[in-house]
Amino acid sequence: MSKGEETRQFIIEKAAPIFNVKGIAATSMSDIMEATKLSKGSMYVHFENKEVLACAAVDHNMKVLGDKILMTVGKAKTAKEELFAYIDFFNNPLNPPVIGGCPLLNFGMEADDTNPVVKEKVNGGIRFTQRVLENSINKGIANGEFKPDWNAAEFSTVIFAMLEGGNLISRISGNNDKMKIIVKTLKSIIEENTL
Amino acid sequence: MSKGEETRQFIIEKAAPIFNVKGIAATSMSDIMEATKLSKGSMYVHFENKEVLACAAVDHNMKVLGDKILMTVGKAKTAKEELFAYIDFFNNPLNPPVIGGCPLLNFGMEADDTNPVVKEKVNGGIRFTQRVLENSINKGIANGEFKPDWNAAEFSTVIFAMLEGGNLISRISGNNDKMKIIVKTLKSIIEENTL
Amino acid sequence: MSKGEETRQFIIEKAAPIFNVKGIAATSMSDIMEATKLSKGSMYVHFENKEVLACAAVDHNMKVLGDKILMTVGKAKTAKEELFAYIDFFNNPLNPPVIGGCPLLNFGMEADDTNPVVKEKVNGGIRFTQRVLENSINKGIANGEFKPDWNAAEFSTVIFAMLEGGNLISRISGNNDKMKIIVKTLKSIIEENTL
Amino acid sequence: MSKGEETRQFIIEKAAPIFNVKGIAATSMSDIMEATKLSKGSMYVHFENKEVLACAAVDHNMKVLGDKILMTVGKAKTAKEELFAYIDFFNNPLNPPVIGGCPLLNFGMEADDTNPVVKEKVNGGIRFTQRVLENSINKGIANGEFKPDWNAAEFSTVIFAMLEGGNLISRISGNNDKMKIIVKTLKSIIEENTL
DNA sequence: TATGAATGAGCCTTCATTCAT
DNA sequence: TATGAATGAAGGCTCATTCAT
Repeated sequence: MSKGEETRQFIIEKAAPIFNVKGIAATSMSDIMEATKLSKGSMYVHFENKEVLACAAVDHNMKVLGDKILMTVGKAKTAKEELFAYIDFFNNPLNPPVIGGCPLLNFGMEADDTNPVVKEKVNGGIRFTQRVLENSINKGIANGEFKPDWNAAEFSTVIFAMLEGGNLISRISGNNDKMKIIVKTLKSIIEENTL
Repeated sequence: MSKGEETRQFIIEKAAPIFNVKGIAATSMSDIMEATKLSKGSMYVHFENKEVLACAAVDHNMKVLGDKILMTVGKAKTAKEELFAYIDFFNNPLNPPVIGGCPLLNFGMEADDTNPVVKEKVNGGIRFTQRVLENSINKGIANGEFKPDWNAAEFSTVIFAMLEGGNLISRISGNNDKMKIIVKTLKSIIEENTL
Repeated sequence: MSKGEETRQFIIEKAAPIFNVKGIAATSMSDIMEATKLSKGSMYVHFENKEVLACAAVDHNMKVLGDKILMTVGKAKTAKEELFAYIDFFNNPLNPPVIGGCPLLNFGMEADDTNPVVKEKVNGGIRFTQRVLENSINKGIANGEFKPDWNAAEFSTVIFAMLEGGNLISRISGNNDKMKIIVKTLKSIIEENTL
Repeated sequence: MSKGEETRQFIIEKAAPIFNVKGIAATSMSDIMEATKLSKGSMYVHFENKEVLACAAVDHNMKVLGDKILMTVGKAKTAKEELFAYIDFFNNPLNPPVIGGCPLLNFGMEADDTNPVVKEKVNGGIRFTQRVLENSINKGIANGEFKPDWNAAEFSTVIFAMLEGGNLISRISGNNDKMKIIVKTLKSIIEENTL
């Protein structure tokens, strides 16, 4: 990795959590400057403008999240364990796997009406996540863990939606009680579909 | 209502959708000026500063949403109809009941890490919404529509979370397919608990 | 004149000579700030952006020049005196009637390849100036001062071009010798066409 | 020519038309970088700073112009043909012999009040050009082509000034009509002084 | 109450320039 | 010689806010 590429990566890593916490609009280039201890001009050596940097930060946050999901799910042995691992992974939004909380929710809600580029990135992230779940369910159906008529596409949507909704409630209420209900509910549905 | 109060209300009504669409940080006082055709000074006659106006806009958006929910649910005759009405009310996030989409999601995600005042307002909105659902379920249990052992508190959380999650998916993907799955799933759970 | 209009005019008057001396590109909003002792924000209350202010400054410089020309020419009694007055008016480019020298030359040369709006303004100024000369010649022909077959359109172009060219030489060489030659030449052509 | 000298020359050739078109102030080192496809550092290996590069560009533009003039005039056989060749050379400012138009006019007007170094360079260019004309006239007088009492110094100034003035008019108006008048006028004066 | 002129801090960005490699 | 990363001052401009009228 060249010096330039290294610095670029360094900036992204410092910037990503800031964007995820404050939002794109509320994050200034000066915030990034301060976090990186680099000069203002230096930011523009590596990123054409704030929008490009913000996009890189969005990508980074989603990649970190995606990698952690894959790693977590990857450790599971059975399909059911995979689903449980995924659900437990999002278990505690007050201490989230990515600083600032789920970037899909954060950037999605900021970008939906105003930033088509970021919106499309988030769209990719959502589809990826649901595909992970769908794969686990289909795998469980194929290997006889789950009922064969379980609708993988539909339930992956249900898991994703409920966890994101629970995310919202927990982060806003400042406690995890509702998230526990959601986790319990999802797990019981999974049990119902387990043979 | 005095002239001043009238103007204040007028500003709020013009400002609310702008804040809900663009977010608080990305909305400038000039945006509101333009929308109201009022002078810059006039804004500060009625609102101490941007934060106060933003809070009023958050309140307004949530009140509009709450009123529409109550009106929609109020038209239903049975408890089940109430739940169905609520679900159908959030049926199409691409053409949402409030311009800019669900303010709980929008302001919640912007404020969770940065704005305790707005965060607490959203918290109130979330609790209100879930209480509406809980009331319907409890009413249905009381009048024999629903199974007596149905957990109202838990299922109201499930409905709310799934609809908000579906909201995210639909608005970002730009189509409603996943929302339809969620609606179907929720209604089938309700049917299962209907006597 | 409203307070705002007054300030706007004040800014233009302070800005005009700066733009004419330094050129549009080399003049910064800070330069104007300093000259007016106004705040940076104040400039943008009265002018949308630098381009708009620059255009107003171009207009102002040309208007000042045009008014002085008309006043000077207006004092003359005969057509010949008018032409002589015009020529003498541009007599000394080292101490020009407008600070920074002829704005037609200054802004024309800066704008010709890069700024169509200013270019068109300068075009208007050039046409105006030549029309003044043409009118004087035609008046002299009509009243029998000048030979009837003198081509007014052509000679007004010749006067204008030679004076602008002389302007260039004088300002760059830092002395007026060549301008004197031009003045002498022009006057002798006029004499030749005087009856 | 060493590698270094070669690169230096290459940069000058790419930079010269840019400076002549946009002006010195409005041309950035990045513009030159882009045009040469060289690195930013490379510019500073060959030129101490922007001012030095700009000066080299001014010199280059004037040299190209001067060489073309000499070549054009050199092809003529008689003194009158030389003068005519010179005039025709500047015939069409809309398609000028040097990209961006006459550098004497361009840089002269930008530098007169702000850049003594460039101003002096332009001064040299103006004197050179007039000397070329003066030489032709004197040659014609000496060989009996022109009237012996024709004032070479004065008429060379007249030609130069009128052509530069015509240059301004043509480039700003976007058409050549006025330049034709000037060419016609100059040639008829020459004819009048031809024996 | 309403206006809009005025402010200055702060925004994103570009600039000319330096320097280690 | 050539590179391109790094710098910080300065660029144009927007911001939230104040205040005299």
